[in-house]
Amino acid sequence: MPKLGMQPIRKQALVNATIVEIGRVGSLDVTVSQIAKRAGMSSALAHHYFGSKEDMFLAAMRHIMTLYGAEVRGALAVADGPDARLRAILRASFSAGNFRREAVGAWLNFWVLAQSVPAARRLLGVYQGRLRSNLRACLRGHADGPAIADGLGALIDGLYLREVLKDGLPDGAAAVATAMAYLDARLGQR
Amino acid sequence: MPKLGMQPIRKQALVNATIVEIGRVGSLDVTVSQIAKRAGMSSALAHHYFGSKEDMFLAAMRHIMTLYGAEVRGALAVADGPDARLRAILRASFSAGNFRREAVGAWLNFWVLAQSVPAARRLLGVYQGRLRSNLRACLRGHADGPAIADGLGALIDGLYLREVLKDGLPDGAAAVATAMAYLDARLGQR
DNA sequence: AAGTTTGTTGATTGACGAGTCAATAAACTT
DNA sequence: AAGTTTATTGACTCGTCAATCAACAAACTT
Repeated sequence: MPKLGMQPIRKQALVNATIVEIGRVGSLDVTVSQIAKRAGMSSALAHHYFGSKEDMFLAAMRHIMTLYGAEVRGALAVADGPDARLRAILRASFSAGNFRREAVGAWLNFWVLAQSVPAARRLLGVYQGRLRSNLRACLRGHADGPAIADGLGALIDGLYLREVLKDGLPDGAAAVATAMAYLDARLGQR
Repeated sequence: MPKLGMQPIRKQALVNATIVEIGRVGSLDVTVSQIAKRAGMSSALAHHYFGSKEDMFLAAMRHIMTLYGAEVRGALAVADGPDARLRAILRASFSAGNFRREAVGAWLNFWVLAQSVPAARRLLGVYQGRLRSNLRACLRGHADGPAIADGLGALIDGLYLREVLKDGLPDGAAAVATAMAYLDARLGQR
């Protein structure tokens, strides 16, 4: 009963399942069978569409980054002026979609993956570079622009990291507030 | 030719080897054999002294945290006044001993471990709690003390995180500078 | 109708690795 | 000297899992 054109559907299902399972287990020690099962298919089929487990991880990572990138771009499109743009990036970074448990857990694990898998490292480099240049662009007017941007980037990562271990629901609003406080302090001085 | 009293020596060697191997491989997917080999013994002996691989990880984590704690305490002992104490904590956090590749890589991986292993989570909770209360104590005079402390904690974690992916040598001085800039900005504002 | 492409899975392979065990030996104890 | 504790390892067990394969089926092509 094979419907044709399954490929993209299956792949998408696998990517979602990968993220969910990594978030659930809390590590990359997730079997292909687990992922496939959650995606409603056999492990053999998972291997059929993605060549290897690593490919699945990378596809999942790309997916998370794509969503995040789209959200940032959307927020930037309606923001006027460097200050508003800065705040738009922050709000997008901690939005409900990006700052949810699973996604944050996946980020942390992908960070680890990037230590040993060059393709993952490259991918993370692309993301970091984009965020960095976005932030710098917004802070171009400021003398300490680059330094402020670097600090903000690290702070965002740190807030993600802390989210993972906290128990209780994610609180994006609090994270945004912390980042904003940083920004206000550094922009306000002078 | 068994010398007696090997236990503490072997254990220490295993702890060190664990940290080095995790840093080298960049993940917790390190075999007991690899660790044992680096520590100059058989894997069976490693299992003899530590019951399981997980025990080894936890011992390694405790070791790192102990070193860090000692360094912070040492720096605090000679610091006078809340401001100096704050800066002492920062300097200790990014000192050559704590901010080296292996240690930072181990931190990242233990963070992941803490997601699934309760004992690791507890341990990390203890460390975070101590840092938090240290920072808050230094900032007691300030109205936004707790908020500033939380932001600083997240920033420190974020700087660690970023260190992992950067290529090139660790630059503790730059990290301290970034954290100091945050502090100066938030303390300077009214 | 015959052939090709796409979808799908149960069963199997092959490797790897945590943990155990039996055996050996040196050092202390009585 | 006999017995006990501590150190040490090679060999083995047992489970797990990524990846492959053979086989079947539905849908398009000619």
